[in-house]
Amino acid sequence: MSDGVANEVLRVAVDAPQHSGLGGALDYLSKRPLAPGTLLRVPLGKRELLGIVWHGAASAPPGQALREVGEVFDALPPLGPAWLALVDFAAGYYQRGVGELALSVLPPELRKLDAPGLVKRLARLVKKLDKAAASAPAAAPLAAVVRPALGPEQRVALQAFEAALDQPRPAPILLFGVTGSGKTEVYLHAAEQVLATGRQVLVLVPEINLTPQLEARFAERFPAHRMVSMHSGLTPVQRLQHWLMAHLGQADIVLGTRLSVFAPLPQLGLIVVDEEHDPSYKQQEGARYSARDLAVYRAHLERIPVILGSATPSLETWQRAEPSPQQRSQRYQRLTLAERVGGGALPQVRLFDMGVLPKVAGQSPLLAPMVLDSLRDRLTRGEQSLVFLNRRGYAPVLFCADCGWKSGCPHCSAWRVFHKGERTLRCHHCGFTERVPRACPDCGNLDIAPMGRGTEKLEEQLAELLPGARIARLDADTARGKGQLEARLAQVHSGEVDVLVGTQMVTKGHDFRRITLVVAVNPDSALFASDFRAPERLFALLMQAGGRAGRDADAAGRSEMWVQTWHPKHALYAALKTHDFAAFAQSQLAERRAAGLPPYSHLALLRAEARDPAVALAWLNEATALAAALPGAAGVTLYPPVPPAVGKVAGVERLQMLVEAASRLQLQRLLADWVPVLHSLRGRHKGLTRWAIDVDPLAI
DNA sequence: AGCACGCCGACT
DNA sequence: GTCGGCGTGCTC
Repeated sequence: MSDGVANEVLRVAVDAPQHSGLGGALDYLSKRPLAPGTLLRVPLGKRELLGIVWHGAASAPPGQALREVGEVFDALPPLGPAWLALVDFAAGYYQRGVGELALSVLPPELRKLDAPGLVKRLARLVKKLDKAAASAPAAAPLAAVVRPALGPEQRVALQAFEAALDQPRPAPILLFGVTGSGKTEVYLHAAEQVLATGRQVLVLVPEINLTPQLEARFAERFPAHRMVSMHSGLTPVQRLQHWLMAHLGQADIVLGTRLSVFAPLPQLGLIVVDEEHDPSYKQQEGARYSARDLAVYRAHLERIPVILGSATPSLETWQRAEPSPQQRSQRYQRLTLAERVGGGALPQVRLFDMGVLPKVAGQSPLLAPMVLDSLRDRLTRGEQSLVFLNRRGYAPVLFCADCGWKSGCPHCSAWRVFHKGERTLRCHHCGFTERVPRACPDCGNLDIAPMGRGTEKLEEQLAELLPGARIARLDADTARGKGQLEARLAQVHSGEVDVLVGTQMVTKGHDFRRITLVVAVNPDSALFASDFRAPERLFALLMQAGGRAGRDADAAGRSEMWVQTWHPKHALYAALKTHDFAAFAQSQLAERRAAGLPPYSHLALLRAEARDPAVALAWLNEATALAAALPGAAGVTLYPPVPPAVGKVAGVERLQMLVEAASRLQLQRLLADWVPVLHSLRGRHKGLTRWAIDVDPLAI
């Protein structure tokens, strides 16, 4: 067979960069037919790359001499048709090359292996699995697993899920449940049903930090099933092993961050997207995909249910779950969990109007007297408090009152933040750090002062205001080292901390039992941010922060959340006070509809970067002219280029332009014609560092 | 993106 | 003399 004639033409996806004009799969010759999804090595120029046999017809210009494929990784079953279809869709939708995307979601270690190497790895994996199976105690009897009884709402949700399982094409399910309402318990029961039929379950979580908790819950519930995690914190070899286990059907449960939406799962039966509103699901570089949206698409492809869980769903998801006569095919089924497990109540939300406080030396006090009293109450009762301020460092900027100098970053259009503890000025965008000057660098004035406050100062002032209290701070600065985050959280859990101060990091997912007070020190800035999604994020953040309090039913009655605000009448806070997400969503959606923003329109962002802003501008202007000439331009609006919130980062000027269409299809049509033209522009604009297209951008 | 080829300046 | 600077061009 080896001396046969290579006459089979194969399409192979390889990581040939898109701008090389080789965006699609490439054609090769093979002596034998190979199934789509087969991994192999192929020559490209002088290199040999990992490739995947793709589906579809040959694309090379006729008459082109085709090269022959190299080693075929026969030991590995081919990736399934649904996986190929998912990658095809994602590449098209987010305007990237199939090969580039396909290869970027495989474990990097795979590229380094040759066929015998892979065989060796597989043999080692099988040995390891056999050993684990032999040493494990005979599958724990199911009776030994504690399964808490479901509440009435959870039972209804589960019944709806079971009905969905019987559908030929189940609609996506929005599990809308307040914090502490037992969404996880519903995931577990749903997973149990699916696992019982021998199928696999994929669970997506927004962040690495949140995997251990959910992992523990699943491991405890399913001792007889094999679970693997997938996230960037794994070592390369672990990542390969877990990927192989998923692909070989050896792992029953895969739990991971956004990347795992591309895990090959031959027997996939259910996808769960926890905290579906979380912005972390959107990849922010390379192929800028939304793992949540792809999870929905994947479930549709595989005709399986997907559960999107959140206490504060994204407005896109919420809107699709609203009863409406139109767009039946897109509708989600909404299941609501309005009650907390164990009868716990949500904290009472109290707004404090900071406007009534007199200013001292031009500054408002950090904490309102009533808020301070609440903190002292908790201290005397031995309960814990969480104080949150979304700004790290000591002060966001240093200022000279004499000459007006401010601590700007020389490389970015941003201030350098004053970090008192380390005596530095540090730029949070490019990392540029200098020792704090003892005098104003412009005029020599010794009296340079911090303006505004961050968590570091908050911690310092709380220590003064609450003598004897044990205060801990949790933000990107204190959680930097390995294990630091875990160590601090453990301190809180064990009761060694009375007041936990931090950025939004403290609001996510951690199940603090003894917290009965949450304080949002200064959340107003998001109310008036230019980003149209800022209110949605703020609402989610505050709901989530409030959800940290009163998880212990005994203390739930006296748990409260204080919001210090200069705008106590704002509609967002009114909805927050009554924990009324539905009302908030309704008013936001009305605004979005009036303004023609998503989900009532579809957006893409074209970004350009150059050291000279004029270069980026010229490039975007030419891009605009090219788009206007395309047939797909009708009905699509191209807005003039503008700088993003932080225009210059690390010496590179950034500019972006918004592309808006009434329908997804219109937007996709234009992009499909436009992006190849943009690639062909390369070289014509000297000094353009890079450009990128972001479909469905999170922020504009 | 790699990795070539290609044509000009200071070094063992 | 050649080692190496990075401009430009190609890869099914």
